[in-house]
Amino acid sequence: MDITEVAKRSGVPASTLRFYEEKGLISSVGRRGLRRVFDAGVLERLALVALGRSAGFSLDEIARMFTPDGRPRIDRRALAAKADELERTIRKLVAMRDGLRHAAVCPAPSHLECPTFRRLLRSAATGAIGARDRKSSSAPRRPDPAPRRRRP
Amino acid sequence: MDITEVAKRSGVPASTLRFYEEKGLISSVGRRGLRRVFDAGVLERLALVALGRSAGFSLDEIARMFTPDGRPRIDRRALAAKADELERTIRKLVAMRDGLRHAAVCPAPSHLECPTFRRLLRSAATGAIGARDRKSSSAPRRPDPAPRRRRP
DNA sequence: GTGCCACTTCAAGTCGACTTGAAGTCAAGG
DNA sequence: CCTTGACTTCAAGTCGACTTGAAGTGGCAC
Repeated sequence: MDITEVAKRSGVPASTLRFYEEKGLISSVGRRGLRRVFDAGVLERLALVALGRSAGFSLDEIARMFTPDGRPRIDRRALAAKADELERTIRKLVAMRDGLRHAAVCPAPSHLECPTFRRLLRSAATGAIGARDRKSSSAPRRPDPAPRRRRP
Repeated sequence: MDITEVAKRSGVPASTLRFYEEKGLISSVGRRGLRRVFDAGVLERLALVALGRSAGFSLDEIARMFTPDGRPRIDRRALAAKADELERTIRKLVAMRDGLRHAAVCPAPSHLECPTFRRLLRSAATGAIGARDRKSSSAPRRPDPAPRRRRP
């Protein structure tokens, strides 16, 4: 398979595949001229990478989850730790979701007068909730190098 | 209050307060010489900002949640929409957490042979879970301009 | 054989939320 | 009055995960 084929099959842009190779996350089986040649294994590997990303591991962490010979070396303790981390995140998000839902229907004239809202406000202020990140996970995976015209 | 006082009371670094003022998220009541002077209201304002951040709004979105005269203008539909977004995120994280917990104790010789793990893998590959973000929300709020010696 | 264009490399750019560094200002204590 | 050092501004740097652009190479259809 050439890089475009892998891109199509995996949904990962070619530029990202090169980037991942550079990072040691995937590797090609060789070259035909300059061009990379991949075998089917890269697809499973990419799935593993996607899984790791979904779980919140960084690319560097994921890279460390493969043995030098390319087989997955999965550390159960790391998984459990990440699960616990997710657990904590989930709790916060649930509190936040409930707070938002309430605020969205709360009849108080100003949100500042609503006890629920004020409670939420306090927990945010004390950092009990914790700031989340920009790229909300609802952002759908970008399909591929989308053709973008530049402005004239 | 001067900026250091606000920083201490709110836990938000002075540099961030300046940044927030520049972005229009907060404002000072005036200056004494060059120095900003804040009134107590800024603390509630900062709490509101923290709350918005916790809920996953961007700073720009938060800025739009205040009327030009500085009162909160809270859009119930935006709140409900964000709650729904959180809902979706939560679902994904729960699936991920359960998958990780299972993988952490799964007796299968290789994770690739574990049905649960493979199911997780497939959903990550199809984007059903979605990549999360770097700064895991477990990162504790940084205390303040920590005195850092530079290396010699 | 040859031209095209899909591939290649490498450097630089992007995005958001800040932080950091250098250089300047000035309120307050001595 | 003079020093001090906490404040100020403004530009640039950081971080992670990529993307983009320019310039170069070479596989393959013709």
